[in-house]
Amino acid sequence: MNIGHVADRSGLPAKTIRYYEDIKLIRPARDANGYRAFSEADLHKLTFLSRARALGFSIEDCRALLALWEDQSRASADVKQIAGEHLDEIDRKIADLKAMRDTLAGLVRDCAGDGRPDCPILTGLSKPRG
Amino acid sequence: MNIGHVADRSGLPAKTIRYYEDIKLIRPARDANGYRAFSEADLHKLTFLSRARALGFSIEDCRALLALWEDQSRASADVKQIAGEHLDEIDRKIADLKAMRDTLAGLVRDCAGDGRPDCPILTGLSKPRG
DNA sequence: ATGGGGGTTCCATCTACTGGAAGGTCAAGG
DNA sequence: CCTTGACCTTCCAGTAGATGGAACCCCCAT
Repeated sequence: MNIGHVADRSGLPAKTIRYYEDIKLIRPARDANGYRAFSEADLHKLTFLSRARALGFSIEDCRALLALWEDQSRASADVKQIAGEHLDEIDRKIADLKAMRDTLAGLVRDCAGDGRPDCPILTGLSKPRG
Repeated sequence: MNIGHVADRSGLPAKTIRYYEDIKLIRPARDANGYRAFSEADLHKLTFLSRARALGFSIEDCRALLALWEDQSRASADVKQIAGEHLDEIDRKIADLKAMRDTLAGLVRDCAGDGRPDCPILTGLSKPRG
């Protein structure tokens, strides 16, 4: 399989796939003409990367997960731990964003949004330690 | 005021303040010895930047908001529009993270998390278009 | 042979900082 | 007067995770 094909099938742009090879997440073989020759296993990994990245796992998380994936003797507990930590992190991010959202929504709500220059958004944002 | 002082008062690291000068968000005066001399207005702007960044506004959003702030004749509607767009973006991010969270939570829940190698997290992530 | 749609490499750019080296300035203490 | 240490300065490099573009190669159909 050439890069365009695995790009379509994995959902990752070709550029990104080359980048993933560059940082050694994948090591596709090469044809005689220099083209990358992707195996089914490569495609699986790329699909995995596409989904894991979409779920917010960092590249280094993905590297660890791929290593576990390739390790026949790994324990599912190891995988569950990484995923669990990431889940906690997502929960923290959601909580942070919600707090952000509420603060901002309050400012927007209080702003007249008309032609006058007074704006609680700007004054609210410049208050120290609000 | 020297940079350390405004750093303490605005909550931004000195490094970040120098960076903000570099990208022309602020233009502090200079003392004879070359030290940056911050005015109260500079401090207000930095405090604004600190809070706006914490609320997830991009640097370019901040630049636009600062320009509006300095513009005596701006309409609050202009400010409200920027803030409103950002609010929508935050809502989208929260929704994305929640979807992520639910998918990941499902995988984590289904994983035995013991010494056996079977792990629904890994198999789940490698399924195409799941 | 030529045109188009692949593929290849390498280098630059993006966001928003952060770290570190090398050195100038200033106030206090001996 | 000298040193110490906290502060300040500039500049250069690096981070994550790609992405854009230039310049070039390869292969197939017309």
